[in-house]
Amino acid sequence: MAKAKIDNFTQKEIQLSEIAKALAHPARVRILNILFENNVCITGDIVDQLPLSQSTVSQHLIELKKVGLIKGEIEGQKTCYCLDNKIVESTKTLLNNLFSKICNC
Amino acid sequence: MAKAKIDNFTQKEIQLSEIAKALAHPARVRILNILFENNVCITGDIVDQLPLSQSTVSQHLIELKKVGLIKGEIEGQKTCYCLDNKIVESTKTLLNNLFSKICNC
DNA sequence: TTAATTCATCGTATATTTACGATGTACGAT
DNA sequence: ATCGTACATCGTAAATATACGATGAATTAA
Repeated sequence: MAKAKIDNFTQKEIQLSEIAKALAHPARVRILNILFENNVCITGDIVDQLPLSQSTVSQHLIELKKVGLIKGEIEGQKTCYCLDNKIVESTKTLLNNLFSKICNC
Repeated sequence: MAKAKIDNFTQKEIQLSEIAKALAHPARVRILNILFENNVCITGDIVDQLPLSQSTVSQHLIELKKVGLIKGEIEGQKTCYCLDNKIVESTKTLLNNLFSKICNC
């Protein structure tokens, strides 16, 4: 069984692990960075900045969308991606909750 | 090919994605939380607080150790785990570098 | 010395992830 | 209506991750 025994974990643990999983690939880290810097990007521009095929990048975009970190909007034949600031903020909070516990150093 | 084409990404992208991967499972999130709260724990105590078998928990501990977030020290027949504050700090920095870019909201 | 404890590691089954080419779908241009 | 562009989705192969029981190694207890 490769599936985590999700039932036995708290919602917060699952939530954080899912966000982390979304960040757990350098391509997705780069995509987020691109969006942080550009605010909005069409798929093609993102593909151009990654060493991966169009279909693979598309998959990564979908994974980021699945956890809510980004959202895509179809505009004609293109798709515009941007960060979802609300989720980005709550992600920051989740991460801070975990890592701020050690501020005694 | 399931392996990321690691050569084509920057060291920072890879580093962040590896840390994120370490957080990408609720069991490992819980382990970190346990260590944040207890400072030091032997394996058995950690196993008791997780809904997984001893061998599986051991695997998760090793993964956390691999990225440096925790370190283990053998004491007699037990192993004491604790956070590695240096890596925890640099992780916080990495995450802040990514997420602080959006402070305009 | 023998037995029990503690924990890592091995072997293995299954699920998931990653990647790409090919195909499908929708829009815009001609 | 036809063609090109942009992008998602499908099919598929191979690598990784997850999980557990069984086993091994080291330490402590009897």
